[in-house]
Amino acid sequence: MNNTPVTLKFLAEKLKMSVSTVSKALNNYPTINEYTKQRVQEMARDLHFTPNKSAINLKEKKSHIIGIILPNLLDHFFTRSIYGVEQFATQNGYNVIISQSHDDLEKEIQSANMLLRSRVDGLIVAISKHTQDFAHLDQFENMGIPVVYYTRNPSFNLSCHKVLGNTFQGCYQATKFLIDRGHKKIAYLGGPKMINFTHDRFNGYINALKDNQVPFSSELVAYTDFDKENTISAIKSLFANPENMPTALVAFKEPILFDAIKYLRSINHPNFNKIECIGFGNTSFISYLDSPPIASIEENPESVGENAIKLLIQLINKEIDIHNYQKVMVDCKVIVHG
Amino acid sequence: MNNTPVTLKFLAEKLKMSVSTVSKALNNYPTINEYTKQRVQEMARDLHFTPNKSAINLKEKKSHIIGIILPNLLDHFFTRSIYGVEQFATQNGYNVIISQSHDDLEKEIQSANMLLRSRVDGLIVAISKHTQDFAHLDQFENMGIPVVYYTRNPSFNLSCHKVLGNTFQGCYQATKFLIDRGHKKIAYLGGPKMINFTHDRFNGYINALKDNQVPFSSELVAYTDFDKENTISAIKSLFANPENMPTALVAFKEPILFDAIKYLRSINHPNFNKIECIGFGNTSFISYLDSPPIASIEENPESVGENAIKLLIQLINKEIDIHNYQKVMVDCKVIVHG
DNA sequence: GCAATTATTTCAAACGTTTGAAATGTAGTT
DNA sequence: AACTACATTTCAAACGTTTGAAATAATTGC
Repeated sequence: MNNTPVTLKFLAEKLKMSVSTVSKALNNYPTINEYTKQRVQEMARDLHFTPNKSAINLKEKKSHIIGIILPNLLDHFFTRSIYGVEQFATQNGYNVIISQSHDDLEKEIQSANMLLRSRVDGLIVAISKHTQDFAHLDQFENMGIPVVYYTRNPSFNLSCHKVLGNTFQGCYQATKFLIDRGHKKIAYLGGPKMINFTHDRFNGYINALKDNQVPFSSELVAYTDFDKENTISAIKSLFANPENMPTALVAFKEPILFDAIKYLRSINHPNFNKIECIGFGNTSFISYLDSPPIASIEENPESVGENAIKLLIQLINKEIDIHNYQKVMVDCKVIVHG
Repeated sequence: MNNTPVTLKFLAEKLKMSVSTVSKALNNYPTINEYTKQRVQEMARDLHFTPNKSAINLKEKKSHIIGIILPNLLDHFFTRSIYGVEQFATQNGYNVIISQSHDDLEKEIQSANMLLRSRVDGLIVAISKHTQDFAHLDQFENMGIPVVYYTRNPSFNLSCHKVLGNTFQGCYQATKFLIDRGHKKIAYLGGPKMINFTHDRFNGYINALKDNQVPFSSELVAYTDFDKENTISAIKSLFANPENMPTALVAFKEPILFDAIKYLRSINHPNFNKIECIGFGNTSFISYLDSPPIASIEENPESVGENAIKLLIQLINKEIDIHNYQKVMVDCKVIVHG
């Protein structure tokens, strides 16, 4: 129950020296006498002096806070990406405030305003599904605070910094992987067409086919959103033609893939154990499935996060000009299970 | 590209009035003339004035930040609990800084020190597996900053505020649920004995048996940690005696249960589809399993988080004395699937 | 028309740091 | 002894806000 908070002034009084000497001693200024430094540091330790960040922030015009806005924390992609951000942020003396938009534009705007008031030194953001207008995010750049968009980003907007998973390359690799295992009939189960990288993934698939002389068949392509019913009807259409039966499947995202596998299993599809599946995600849960996918497309979220924070810190330090818009792509990797 | 930041002083100069008038106008002081208020607020809006939180914090001796330390964000229990915290914190004007310890004591200490420097107004913490010494957390209370321990907590330490899942009640209900479905041979697969609530859960199990006149058999109890091999050997021991074959299973946590189910399925256990399972967790993933558990013990993490933040805010506001240690229990609920 | 109110605005200090400039102290040189 | 040259410490302003007290302006009553 220290009633008087332990401040520099308090230490100074105890030690009968000036506040600035104490400050400089603690910050290891070369002009301060060694013995003085020792005395100060010892006293600071004994009295559990903890510098007041608000005061420092005010003086330095820096909050040492990085804001992150993302849709939610239930998707392991995002929580894993946070890990990458946190690591590097902490190393560089930044704290991280995470704010979930729950894919709600109104909440995203609130989060943005809150982080603006907190005078974050930089912002990393994965926009909500419904973000069309960027005024709430543009505020930051207008105040000179750099913003890095990651994963989800305004595809039409070129004037922003982006760090993205290389979803084209991931889907290409996955398709190539299946081709190399001898598959000729590879189905593609795509995601919602509104999501900006849906198209990139499809291109990865189709380019892999083309580059390896595997004929493309539009019967083997279907789209779904995250709704189970939709996924099932998409799957039905993929496996509709007995003349053109897929032996492998590339899926937009693992939960969708799991629904697909489950359905195929439930109908006792004749070739079920010949079908090899692969999807974006690499969920830790895979080991609990009875019929796991043969491989996963690992999106390396930690690396996406790390690239985002690295870019952001360069922008904060003005090593890169805030208007010299950067685009970083993080490659995916096919992980074979079992 | 505003070179001069928009501060109260800046507004004051523009409006040719004093800084304090501007401040009071923005804070809607009754002594300020209505017309003046209008002018100030308009100007503030037009120039996108955003109050500097560091300055306010310094003045008010409050950071408006709540710190959370938890083991990791990959466990949905924790991410869901954050949701509960965030909601109520935001409503009360607090930001939340989340820090992961990754179950590493060293990281936990670092996080604690970082949050202390940030002068959080309160701390919510789920301690790491290895936390025995609490010096780094006691610092907060010594500075008058309230700490609420949640979920994971120092069981031997009575002198702290706690919010816990009522894990006894949850396990009791689950066992009761299985008894009500006619089971007489209910196996119990417990978790690591070091974890403080392992014992409570076992007690819930055993009390439910006793209260319903179901005989207890020590053959039907085994323990495992989160290691798959251990789980399998535990399961083997539970199903070892043909004379005493379980028809139902209560498991400490869902991932453990999933391993168990998978194993039983893989060995084609004769009674496999008669065995009814239930575990703590209620993972959204359950729908993807081919042989899902019949029910889950929902721990209501959002509610745990909400209770923690509510208690913390009462402590911050001194509605409850910091030394009047509180213990809040949050009930579990059995959720039947399908 | 002047004091007495009341309404409104401004002053000034404070919150806890940092930091360049100024002041003081201590040797070393001549 | 006087001077220079360092070494070390202190001064004082600043960061952007809040807030009680003091000052000023406007209104009322007589």
